[in-house]
Amino acid sequence: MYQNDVFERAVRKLSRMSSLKEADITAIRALPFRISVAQPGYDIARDRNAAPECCFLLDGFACRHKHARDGGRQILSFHVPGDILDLPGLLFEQTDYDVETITAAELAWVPTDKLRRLAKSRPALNEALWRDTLVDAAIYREWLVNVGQRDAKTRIAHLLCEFAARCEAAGLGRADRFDLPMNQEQIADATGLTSVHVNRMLRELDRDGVILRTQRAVHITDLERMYRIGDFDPDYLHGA
Amino acid sequence: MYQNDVFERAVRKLSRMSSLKEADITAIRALPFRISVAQPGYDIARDRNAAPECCFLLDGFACRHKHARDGGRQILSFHVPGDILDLPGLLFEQTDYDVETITAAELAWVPTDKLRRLAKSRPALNEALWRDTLVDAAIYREWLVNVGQRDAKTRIAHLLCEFAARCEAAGLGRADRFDLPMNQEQIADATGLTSVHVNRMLRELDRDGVILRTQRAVHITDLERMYRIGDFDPDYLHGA
DNA sequence: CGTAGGTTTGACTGATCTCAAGTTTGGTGG
DNA sequence: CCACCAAACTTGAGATCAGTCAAACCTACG
Repeated sequence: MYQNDVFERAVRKLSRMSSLKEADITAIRALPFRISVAQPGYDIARDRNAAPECCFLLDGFACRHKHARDGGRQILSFHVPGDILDLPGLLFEQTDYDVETITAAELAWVPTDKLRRLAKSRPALNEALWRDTLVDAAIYREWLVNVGQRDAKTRIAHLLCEFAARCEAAGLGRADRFDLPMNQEQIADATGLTSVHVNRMLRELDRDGVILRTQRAVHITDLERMYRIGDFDPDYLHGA
Repeated sequence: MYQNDVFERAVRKLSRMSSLKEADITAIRALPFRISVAQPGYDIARDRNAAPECCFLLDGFACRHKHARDGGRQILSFHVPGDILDLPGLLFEQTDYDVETITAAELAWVPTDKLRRLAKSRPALNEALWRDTLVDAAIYREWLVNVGQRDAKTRIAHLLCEFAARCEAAGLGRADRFDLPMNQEQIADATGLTSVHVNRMLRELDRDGVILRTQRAVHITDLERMYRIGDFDPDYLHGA
């Protein structure tokens, strides 16, 4: 085993979506990094102002979000272990969104210029990272459709389907076998609804028999019907 | 002047946002292409199924859009001359959205593999194209905030501000000096509203004195106030 | 001069929000 | 082990923003 198996999940994700050579993988594993552990609700951006570092999510869950003037918060995406949380920072000085953990999480920080230089010298890695940002964009597009065109119940179902599909792709188990980590307010911020209304819709989904709510978590029980209710077709994820 | 000044606007946009060398620009101008002219409402994807080509918008306006199951259409972005309409196609076989002209338009089609090969051999161009897709993603993020968190009037104002800012950046004149080309239904599809409600909100913006409506077009008269009403801060455009 | 596409307006409906009061849960300190 | 607390979840009643339906009105264009 390598010392740097920290990057194993990220490598697995990039390899799944692009074709990396053995040398690319070795180079990623040789990247310098530091580890940190974060509590739920930890603001990741706060930690990277001084020394620009790029953040890999090793364990736990996180989200990107952004605020409107009136204070409303829009969650832009959820993230699972193996995701790189701030890739646009590779090419831009300033990011236009914030990143926050939604559970306890383990993070690896890599100096941005090191990663940038590696991407420049390794075309296959460059392409893999570019594809990663393109998949992010595809997810944003689908979320736009979700928030702009679907009713509350469909929106929430779609969100849960996507998250379950991505967890499964990340190797966290089968989509109908694990609890989803986000609370109702986070679901609300991601769908453009209020937590009160999310609560009512979850009750309906429960009554429909497609989810099971145990204390603070949601668990999908009938994935196939959930896909139908949520107007969900995983093609746009391109395997992410 | 070059024979291929077709790419002038695209080159200008890419140079504005990234640093291209003279050789990169020459290489772009040497790309093979064919020109076509499209009517308003022309479905661009229809034309590229057989021979995969990448589409540059030379003149006129276009939008990307995507449908939900119930038939609702979400416009994902508007495009101005100089924009490349389907860059994700450079790395993915399938696109997950459609592209349509919203006015009469002039298009240049470049064989995708030619452009792909050029990007691979020219790092600066590769980076410029990557940045272009990252700016697209930044715009999607802002639209998510717009549709998910802002009320109808603010949403519409924000949309108009962004479009005006991008037209100005593309060299089409000053933002408070030209008519916006989209109709009320297109504004509705872009903001997740109905055209009836868009109509009422435009009337209010008119009454507020920030826009002027002449027959079929909208014209911004008080840009500064419009920015405030629309909660608009152009930073996320990164100069696009 | 008729037609089609886009705009405008009014009356009514309804999905979602707001406000406000409980309830449950998990953690913490005594 | 229990008592307490904060955070999250639940529920109800009433308000509102935006949607629906339907009709009329432009205006460009053939």
